Amino acid sequence: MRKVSDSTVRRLSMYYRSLLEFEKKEYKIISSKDLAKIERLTPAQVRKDLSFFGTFGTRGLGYPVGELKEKIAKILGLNRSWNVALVGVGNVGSALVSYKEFQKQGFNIRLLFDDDQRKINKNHKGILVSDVKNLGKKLKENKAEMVILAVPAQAAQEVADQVVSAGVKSILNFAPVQIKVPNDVILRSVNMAMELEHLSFCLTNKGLIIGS
Amino acid sequence: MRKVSDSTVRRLSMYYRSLLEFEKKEYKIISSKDLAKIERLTPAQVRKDLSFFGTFGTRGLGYPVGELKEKIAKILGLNRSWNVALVGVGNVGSALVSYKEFQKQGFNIRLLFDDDQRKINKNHKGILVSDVKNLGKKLKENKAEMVILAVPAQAAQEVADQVVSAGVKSILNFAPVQIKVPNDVILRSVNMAMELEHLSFCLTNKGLIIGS
DNA sequence: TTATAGTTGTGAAATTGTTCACAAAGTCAG
DNA sequence: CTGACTTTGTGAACAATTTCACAACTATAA
Repeated sequence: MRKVSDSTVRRLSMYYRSLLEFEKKEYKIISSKDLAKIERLTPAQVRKDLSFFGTFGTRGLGYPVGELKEKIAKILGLNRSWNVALVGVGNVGSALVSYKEFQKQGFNIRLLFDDDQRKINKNHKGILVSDVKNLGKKLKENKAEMVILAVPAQAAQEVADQVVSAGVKSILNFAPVQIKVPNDVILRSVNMAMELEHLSFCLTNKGLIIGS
Repeated sequence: MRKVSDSTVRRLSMYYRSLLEFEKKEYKIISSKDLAKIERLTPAQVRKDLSFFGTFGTRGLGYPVGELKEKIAKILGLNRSWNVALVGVGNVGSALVSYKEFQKQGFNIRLLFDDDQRKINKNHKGILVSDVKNLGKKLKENKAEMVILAVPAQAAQEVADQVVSAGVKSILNFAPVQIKVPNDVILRSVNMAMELEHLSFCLTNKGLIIGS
């Protein structure tokens, strides 16, 4: 398999979501054109993306909705459940625990950690909050596969280091800071301020972008 | 000005954050090499990004920290404050209202909307929650410049349409759905499930990526 | 003043990602 | 079965982005 670009993976997620919709509407077959229109892409892009992983369609007809959905689920690793831990039960962390979309896709947040004594050993939305001091031990015991970091910026690197030491190979970071992990650990970051900054950049430089 | 890529804008945000740190540590001068190391980029990339907007450095020396920070702030539109409205005071919306990073960068959330009678006309973290029925009117009255959508997927497009009608030109969407807006409206989306899916993709396909 | 070391700014080259264009393969009506 | 039509899968062309490589410039030490 060739190297797959980040953009391709992101688009696969989009296709997956669209296919769920089409399935709900009882569509049986869908063309790359239809799929492209929804996502505002070109049909060629859709076909190219899918062709990285195999041939799923029928020439002259299109792609079978249910089957393609299953295939993409398998590619994305959504045909199973994942054992997820979350560190930092603050505003963001709390919102993520309740985020329905995660459960739906098989991302089960079963472990919560915080350093605030008022939260530790209490239930939070049905899950016991553990002391972050026991992070490494509990991650191993419970075989956590992914960790979501929702801690303040200044704590992020330290917590990440502990997560890495515990052998967890993937981290989703919500702290607005660049953290460092070894090459074999997958790290993705969501920085919400950065997104607003992008808006403010576009508003500020409107017209300049295209103009000479 | 040539077309600036999304990646460049994202990196400018990163540079800005790094520069704040360097300023705090009282660095006066910084080289593209230093900046690159922090962000795990190449020095050439840093210089190229900056050169889109002018020449900020001194050959043989580097970039003046404070001055470069100010210049980037201006480019990103962070040298002013923005009037932001948020629709959907649920888990995610609530977290965003409390998100300190936004205030710091001048993104002031001053208007909240919801459709839940139990929330309407109540204070939420110091801000009155308005009925989403009055969305358009209030956005205009208060000259909102950006709107954050933190509503359920099925409501997102309808709310977005109202926002567009009210003349707001930029939207940050947190609903896990692709929404459509006219070309002159800037839309960015944050899909948290998509990020976890990316992790699960990488874990699932580990080894396959590089292997033939 | 001159030599040395360091760093920017930027065309050119290399790489990566997207779109085009069309053969191959299928559908479907008659 | 045939012919008109549709859509996939993919190599090749094209476009965008990143990296390279080096001239131009600055600081500093002798």
